[in-house]
Amino acid sequence: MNPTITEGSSFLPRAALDRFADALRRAMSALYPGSETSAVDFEAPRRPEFGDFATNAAFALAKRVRTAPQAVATALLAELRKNDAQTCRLFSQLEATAGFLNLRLAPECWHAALAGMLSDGTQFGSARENGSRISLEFGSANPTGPLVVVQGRTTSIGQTLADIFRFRGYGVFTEWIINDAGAQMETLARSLFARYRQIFDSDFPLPAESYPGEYLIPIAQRIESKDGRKWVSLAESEWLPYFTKYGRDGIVAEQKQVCRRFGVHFDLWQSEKELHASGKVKETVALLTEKGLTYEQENALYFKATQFADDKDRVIIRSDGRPTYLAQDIAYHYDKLQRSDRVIDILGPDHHGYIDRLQGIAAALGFPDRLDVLIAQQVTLLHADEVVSMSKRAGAIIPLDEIIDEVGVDAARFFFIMLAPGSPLKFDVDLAKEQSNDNPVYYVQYGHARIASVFRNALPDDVREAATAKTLQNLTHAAELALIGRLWELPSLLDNILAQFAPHRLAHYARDVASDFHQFYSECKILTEERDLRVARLALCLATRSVLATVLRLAGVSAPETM
RNA sequence: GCGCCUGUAGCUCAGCUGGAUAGAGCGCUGCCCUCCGAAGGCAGAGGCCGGGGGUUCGAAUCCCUUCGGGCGCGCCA
Repeated sequence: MNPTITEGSSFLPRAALDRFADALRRAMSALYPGSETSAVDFEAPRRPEFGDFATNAAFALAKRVRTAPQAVATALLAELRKNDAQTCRLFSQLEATAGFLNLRLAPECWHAALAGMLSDGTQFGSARENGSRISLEFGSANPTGPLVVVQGRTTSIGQTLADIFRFRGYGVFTEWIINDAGAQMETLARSLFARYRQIFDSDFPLPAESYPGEYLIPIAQRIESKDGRKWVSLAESEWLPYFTKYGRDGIVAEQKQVCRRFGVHFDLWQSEKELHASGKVKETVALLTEKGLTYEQENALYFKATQFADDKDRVIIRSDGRPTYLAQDIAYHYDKLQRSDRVIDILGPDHHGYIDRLQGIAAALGFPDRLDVLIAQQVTLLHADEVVSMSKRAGAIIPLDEIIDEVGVDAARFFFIMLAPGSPLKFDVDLAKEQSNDNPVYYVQYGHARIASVFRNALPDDVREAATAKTLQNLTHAAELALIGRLWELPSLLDNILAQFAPHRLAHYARDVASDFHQFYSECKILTEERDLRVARLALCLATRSVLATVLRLAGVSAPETM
């Protein structure tokens, strides 16, 4: 073996690629002076026989030097082989095909990568704290009814992003805003009062404007069992504050309960009403006025949103003096922007038109690049291949709680992040609750359970030794190297998910890891007679189990030992 | 009318900053358990990437246009 490449870290895939990039730039400089400044990027080739990585550096050059890409690629590779033979030994395959330079890492590099994963243990894929503070708001709902499917989606996406941010070293603060101000709260109170009266008089009508869902009945019953008929004959002005608060608190408590059950946690449940009471709304409005970003018209105060790419100016104080929802949101975002390096809002599909306004707010407050707004598209429920329609106004709602009852937390969390947030989601309830191989959740969990089973069958001494395996060079099978390569992707995948708000890639990656493992499992007998090979394969299982456990945890799904 | 999202295999969807013969799961047709968990593996059929233009060495991806689906355009929250 070549002495220059036996020194530990230069074996690692990243180091090998960096060395190749340097060597390639030297070759470019020698053959086509001046061209070495262009970046050398690596991508995953389309087909496995092309190797582990490919670079398209020759394409950009081809245009410059008016030569066919394939000829450029061939020339570069010949030059590189001539002058950088050491670097070439880090690769078991180096080819110029169709203009691409295709690379396959030497097995030693993958062994070094695996050794690194084993020493990282369950921390593999994490990153050190980077000091950056992120505020993540998601789920937020009106406290007028139970959480429904779309909140299942926004909370699943938000919680998974939050957990990945944290795993990658960010300081994360998650928040939920309770929209407990405004006329809707009186509607809630009147609806609740009607439900209360119905306990004594079943003919008592719901008000014209109401939340007709039956979810208010148990709350009304609690009032009745506490206070009896106390409120029946009182005037509205007497009971309204009580029923508002009782209804609001009862529903928020239920929403918190569902979140807890769903594995979703918020560091702050921010009440809109409190925001007003604290004076922050007034202060922020004053600040905007100081900056000359407001004007009065017909007794109302407008925010000059059009100066910040919104399509019209927006009222923040109504002509009767009451602040609008936007005024509250400006104050809330000002607060978040000041205490965070980045602010992310994950909103439902009915908030499209609100993005420009929020971005305008951030810019007006002096933080033009700190806010990201992510929209999760709508969710439709499928039952027996039929769309289940829902309407909150008609009272025909299916609470998130019921869906969790039916399919379980694991399947629900996985299904909700499985699609790109921008794609409308058809949630197939029957598929999600099916405990079969049709269900992608079980496929991944099965991979984890299968590994656990292997460890139950293995000799304890072997397992101990696997954690610091010295025999990794025995891993030479294509399925083994492919699996290591897949595991190795984890850190960069997580950063990619964060950079592009693409949590669905976590679900797809989980499936890919499981798939590569199952293939390895069926092609390579783990508990073989040869001890060194056996220990090396157990080491690979150890790393795979760790990655599956990490990915499932980040997705909010359990990683079972048996199923 | 304006704005945002969306249209890829029979179905549900991937396709990251434009890159090689467009991928996966389900479904369909075969095959593989004397062997660590078959909730698994292997192979096959199935696509003018909604239509039409353009940009360039190269487009599912970028631009324009057109058609279909969803959602927004309040002194509601």
